[in-house]
Amino acid sequence: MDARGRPRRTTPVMAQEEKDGYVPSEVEAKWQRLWEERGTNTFTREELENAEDPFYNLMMFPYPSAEGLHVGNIYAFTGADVHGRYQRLRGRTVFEPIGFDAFGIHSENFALKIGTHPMDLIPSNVRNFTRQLRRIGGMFDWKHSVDTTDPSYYKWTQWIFLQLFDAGLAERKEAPVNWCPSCMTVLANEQVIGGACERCGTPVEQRRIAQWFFKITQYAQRLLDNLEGLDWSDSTRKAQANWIGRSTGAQLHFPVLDGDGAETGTTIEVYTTRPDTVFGATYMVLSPEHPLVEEVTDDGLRAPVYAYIDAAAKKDLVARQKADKTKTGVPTGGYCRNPATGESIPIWIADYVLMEYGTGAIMAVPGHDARDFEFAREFDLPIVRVVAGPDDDAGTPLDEAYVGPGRLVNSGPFDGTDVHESVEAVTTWAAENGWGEPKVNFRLHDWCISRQRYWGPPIPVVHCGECGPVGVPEDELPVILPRVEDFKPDESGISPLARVEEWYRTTCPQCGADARRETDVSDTFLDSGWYFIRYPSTDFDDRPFDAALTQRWLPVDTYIGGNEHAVLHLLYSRFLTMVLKDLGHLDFEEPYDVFRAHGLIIADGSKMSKSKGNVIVPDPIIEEFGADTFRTYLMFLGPYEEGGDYRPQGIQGPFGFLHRLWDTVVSAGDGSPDPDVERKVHQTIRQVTEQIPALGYNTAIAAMMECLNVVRAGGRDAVRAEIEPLVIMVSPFAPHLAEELWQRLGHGGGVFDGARWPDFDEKKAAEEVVQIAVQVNGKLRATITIEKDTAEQEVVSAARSEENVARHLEGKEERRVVHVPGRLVNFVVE
RNA sequence: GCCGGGGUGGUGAAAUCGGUAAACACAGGGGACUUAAAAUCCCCCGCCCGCAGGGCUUCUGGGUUCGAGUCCCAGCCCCGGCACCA
Repeated sequence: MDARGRPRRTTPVMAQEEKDGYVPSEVEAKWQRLWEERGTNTFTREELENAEDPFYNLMMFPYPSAEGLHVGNIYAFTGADVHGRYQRLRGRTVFEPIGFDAFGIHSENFALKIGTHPMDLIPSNVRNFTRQLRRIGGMFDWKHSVDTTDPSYYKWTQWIFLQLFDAGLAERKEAPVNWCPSCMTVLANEQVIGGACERCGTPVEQRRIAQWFFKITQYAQRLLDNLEGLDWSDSTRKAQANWIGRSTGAQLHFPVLDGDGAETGTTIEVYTTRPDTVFGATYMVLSPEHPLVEEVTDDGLRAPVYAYIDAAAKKDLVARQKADKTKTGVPTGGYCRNPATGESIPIWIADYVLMEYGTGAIMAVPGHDARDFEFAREFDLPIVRVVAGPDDDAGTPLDEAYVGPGRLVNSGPFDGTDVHESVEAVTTWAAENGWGEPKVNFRLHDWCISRQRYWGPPIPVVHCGECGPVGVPEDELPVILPRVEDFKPDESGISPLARVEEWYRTTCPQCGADARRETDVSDTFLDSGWYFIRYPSTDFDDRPFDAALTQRWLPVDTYIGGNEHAVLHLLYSRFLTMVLKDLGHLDFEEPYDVFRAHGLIIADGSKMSKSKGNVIVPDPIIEEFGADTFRTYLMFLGPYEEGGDYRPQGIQGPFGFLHRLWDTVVSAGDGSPDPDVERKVHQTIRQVTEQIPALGYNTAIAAMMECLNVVRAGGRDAVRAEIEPLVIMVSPFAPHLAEELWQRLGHGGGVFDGARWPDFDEKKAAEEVVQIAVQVNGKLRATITIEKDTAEQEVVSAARSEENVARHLEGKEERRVVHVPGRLVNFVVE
């Protein structure tokens, strides 16, 4: 006998015990096989079409790297899968697809590095990912998977390009772009992190190349406005709002002056958020790329001006965009008039002014802008105070830019007015006098989708000498990416496809003349910008998405993914959805009703990533403990939306929990439940039912552990009625184990087909007695156990008669007694 | 600099509305059962003084309150994102 009075596992019964013991690998293999045979997780087209109460559970599809999934990836998918399985147990028809985001520079670079071809590399990576994803027991609909590199998928990616092209939302223009000299490609602004390449960390340079852009800026206001109504993680919405970067201010016109101080007729346009400080604008700065540089530059100063511009153009964006470097610049010798003061002010050129934002020119107000102040100090330009703080007057000298509140000074008719209030007044005044108007500006730039690389969908355009760029007709899609052995990019900045003459030589679809295909491929964010619309419709190869299916399944009910895509992917997919709606292809404009960002798995103090060298491979862990234990452990680590520290030893907790659950269930008998145990079970149902949909997985698991401890307390044997609800509740976390136990409990259908989420009975969950804390002056002096709903008087007198309480009350004057029913009694004494 | 999220035992973490801080686990210690180990079970486990009991404790300092991890003010530190954006 062991300490609980149960027969010990002695050698003679070992063989039999072993047969009934929990062997995760067997259970998991069995149920994965059965799910597949029964089609438990997959839908037919008809099932999708007729689904009742559909729930679209989406997770961010992975990029199939050669290394395989790491623990961080598994964490993301498991958390989303738990959510989907829970919804299914609540009776929803849950569609949970998965796919592969397999195009892109990452794969291409890896293929180059190991000397293979992406077309060979990707299928083997996909096979490995598929194996791993099956192994963790996700409820994935493998019949509706997508692979962005499959022509049957990118045919429709190209179709989407053509929709934008035809609608005038795709535009080819020569533009300064971020050029990564290591990856030898153009990067979107969003892929430049702190001035360096997102992938390889190499400082990015500027180049001017003709590129395709999607005009996402036309949608900036709508993308911003809609954020308001989305049920998304707050941090994600804030990040998007920041990225869109709306600001309000004014556009002001500064007349250029000739050598005699007369207006030339040209004006320099500036954008400012602080038109109220216009009286303090003591000089003007143009960005080096500004079109008026030539016109305003004095003949005598052309040499230094051009030298400065050349240097700026060569400088990479890191050096250029470092805020903390010393300001550089050069005077043009030209002047313009400050329209507020009427004074003539010098025009300078400096690279701290960016051509990409606003008008590419600023009015410099050194008194009240830190950057202008620094520049003015550097070049000895006049600094005028136009805002006085509470302790200042008009003459108080400035030793740094003053950006605080105050009233205007040295500002003509506006002297004495509050700065903030005068923004509007000054703008109105400027408008009345014809030198300005209110203006809204966005930081968001148009989306550059061109990539001078090989591993992506060819942009479906033909360049014709007569007709210009012409879209490839829809019935000629897809434009197949040819297999090219030499796909290494070179310094030319031209796509490798431009070396494949037999591929790019074609005829113009419009006039039939000799023409040339576009040799750039598109950005992977275009592939991933619409995959969720494709999933339900993968049974159709004659349309990108079926209207009826889309109507039934979209928008996505819940999208769970990493916050690293808070800005790019989520913004682009919102944009594409809006465009498709405007073009009449969709009847909704926001793709994801609910978005939740999961946290990060931290190993050795930082996020798990290959570059940090702290990647943990899941396969051996699953081998040793089983997928169910691993899933449960990951979800138990910490709050799902905050992530957690990965500590290998911690897996022992969930491992023991699942084993004890198994033992309890297989030895459970019939009979009526113990009332105390039943109460705990109902309390647990209530708790878990609240916590799972709120992604409080860690506390839901803790509640179940606690419940099992009560069920087994003192070594008692459980009865089935006590333990069945626990089997269902644990099933989103440990689906294989739950299926097996469910079957052993004698149920015919599987948990995910037959079982329904348990209901809790408020009456059965109610406690009859409560513990009341007794405090004297807020300090705990005793705890009393008393029947629930006892009258206040009785509670207080019971509290007062506690020995330890009485001692603290003795000889003191009672001022007040605070009674919080069911919680505490606090005696406030002298 | 700006915008988010944080700071609680040796560790991961709990704590509805302001109401018994540390649930649930890991690690550690002790014990039972074992020839032994594994497994299992029981007990202890924030710090200090201890017989009872008491004092202290949720980054720091103030405040509000009968009562603050939770609310308010000021500051420090960590993580993530953005950043010469006018």
